[in-house]
Amino acid sequence: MANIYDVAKAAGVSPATVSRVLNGARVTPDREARVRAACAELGFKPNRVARGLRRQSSDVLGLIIADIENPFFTALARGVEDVARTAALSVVLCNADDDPEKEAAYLDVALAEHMAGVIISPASMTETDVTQLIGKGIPVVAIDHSPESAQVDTVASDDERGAYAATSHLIDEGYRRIACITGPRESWAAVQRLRGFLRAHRESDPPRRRPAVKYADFRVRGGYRAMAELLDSANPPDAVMVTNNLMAAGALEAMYDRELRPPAIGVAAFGDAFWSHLVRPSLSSVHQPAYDIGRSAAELVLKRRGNPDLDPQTVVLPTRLEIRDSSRRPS
Amino acid sequence: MANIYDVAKAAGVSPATVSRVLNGARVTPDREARVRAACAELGFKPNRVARGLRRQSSDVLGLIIADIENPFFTALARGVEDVARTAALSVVLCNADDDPEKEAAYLDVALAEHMAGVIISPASMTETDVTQLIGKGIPVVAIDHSPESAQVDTVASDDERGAYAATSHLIDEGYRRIACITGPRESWAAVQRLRGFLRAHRESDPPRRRPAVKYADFRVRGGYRAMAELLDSANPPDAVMVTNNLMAAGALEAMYDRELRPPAIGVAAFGDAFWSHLVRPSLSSVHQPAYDIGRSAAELVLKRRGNPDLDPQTVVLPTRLEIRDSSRRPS
DNA sequence: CTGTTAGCGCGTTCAT
DNA sequence: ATGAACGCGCTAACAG
Repeated sequence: MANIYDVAKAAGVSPATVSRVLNGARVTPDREARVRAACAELGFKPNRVARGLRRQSSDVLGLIIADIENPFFTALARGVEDVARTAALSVVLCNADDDPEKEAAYLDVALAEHMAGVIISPASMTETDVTQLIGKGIPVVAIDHSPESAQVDTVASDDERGAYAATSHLIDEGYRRIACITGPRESWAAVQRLRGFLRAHRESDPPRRRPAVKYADFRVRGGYRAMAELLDSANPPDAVMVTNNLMAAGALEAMYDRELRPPAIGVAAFGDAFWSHLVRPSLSSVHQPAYDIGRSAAELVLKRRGNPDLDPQTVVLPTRLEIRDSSRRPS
Repeated sequence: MANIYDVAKAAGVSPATVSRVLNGARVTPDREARVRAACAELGFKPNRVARGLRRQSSDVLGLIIADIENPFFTALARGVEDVARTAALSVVLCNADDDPEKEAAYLDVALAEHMAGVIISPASMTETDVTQLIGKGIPVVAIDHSPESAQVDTVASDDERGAYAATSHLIDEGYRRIACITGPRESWAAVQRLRGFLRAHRESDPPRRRPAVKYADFRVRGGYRAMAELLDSANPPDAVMVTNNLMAAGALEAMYDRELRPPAIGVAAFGDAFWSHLVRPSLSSVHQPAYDIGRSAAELVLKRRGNPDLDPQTVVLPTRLEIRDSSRRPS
């Protein structure tokens, strides 16, 4: 492939002038035309690696997510992309798979490639280390919660309140033994949603104590297993609050396998699922603005790219309880 | 961040020796130990951009997909990742969003970064241009079908037969006016599945003619609209074969909105959905080995990386009809 | 406004 | 087995 010297020669100018044309610096119209003609002639495309080496920056935005099969993250990715495009940034997705090791590998890539910014849903509060990125001036935005290694811009949904609302709703419907199936202990989101669940119990009238809690993995299989254990236990729940939509699918499956269906056992889930009103009965859930979270995160990257040492800020987006049939107790 | 000269100085050797240690060339054990110590001491990580510039290659594998919200592609991505990891390659996902322009932008990135390989689900048979990648010796593997611009390794599922099987099954169940909701005309997969649908009609006994065909966009909303139009038409179908799972969700929704439910109107879909046995009645579908398609594609990249000018090969993986309740006509 | 020059950090000759 | 020197392709600094 042609390089910048070939173009310079063909256009009868210096390489610096070609570079200026490429980067929009001021050049005489005449020379500019000759350069552009030569570029087209030779099919020249600037080499991004060389440019990156020289400029110590690139125009790709890294998005490191915990689970590519989780619709929350894919919706979020669309939000990121739509904003990134307005700034001519490409977005590359990296699937860390909830594995701090894989995550570290991708953080290395981001660092080494001097990415324009990194949006990350930390696999772990404690292990995720973004200090090197920060040190290099690469904007980092966290989803849900800033890792402990450094205070960074954060975008989250109001998980605690959402979970509180869903649980209170189950309580209001008259369910008495409400269990919670939540995500990994390392996940901030899982912890927040569990907190909302517990607060709803404490603040109910009369206060309720010691609801059953199962920790799972935010995936379909994990939700299935957790629900199966609950249902097969000595004192099974009469309702369940599941802290994400994939686990909710698994939980429903476990119920179906035992010929149980909501709302005999009440079910409310956290997060959106396009199939929530296809199942019968339809699934009550807490809407979570995944797309907007992505947009906000990308906007924060862009903002910080302009002025590097702004104070880290946190954006919290509201959730909304959507009551459908799986949580309406028949009277 | 420390560079190779800093390490060399700290270890009392030349930068070349450091480079050799990093790349596994033969070095005296004594010197090697000093270099490794210095690396650890300084927290040195080789700069991938500089390395890429010099080596004209990188260790990231690009995966360019048509729609990140489509579970088929996310399952495929996991297959790619699992194989790539065995060769110490990182995988970055790029969402072309069915847009040839975005796709071209990502192909440019892949080219410029000298990616180790590119796996692409072409947005268009005609517009997708991979010749530059090929020219640079970058292995390219296509999903579903090779773009016209160059003959490359291809991995696909046996879509035509899968669609044939699903349609024949509907015919056998006694449905008489079976419609097809398929994807964009530019999509090879959509075309193949439609072909299988049509062949099943031709080869039925007696042969059937002129079944209704709707072209949509492989997304939930598109499936909804297509089904709504079919149902509201003068001569609505009594069954429908939907060529992917997202559109199937939309189609079911359109039916529910009209108080219609399978199997009064039979439904069979192409592709897997973890919610297929959560909906009532459960959804019959053609299993498509998305994960294995990803694995095969990644394996082809690795194979071609070894020996560049192998003849392009095509791998076709079988599909399998899974009959559930949405297509079993009540007698 | 333009051209010359140096260097981003590494891998790789070519000598030794 | 090792080190010195060069160049991958580009852009920033300087001089004109």
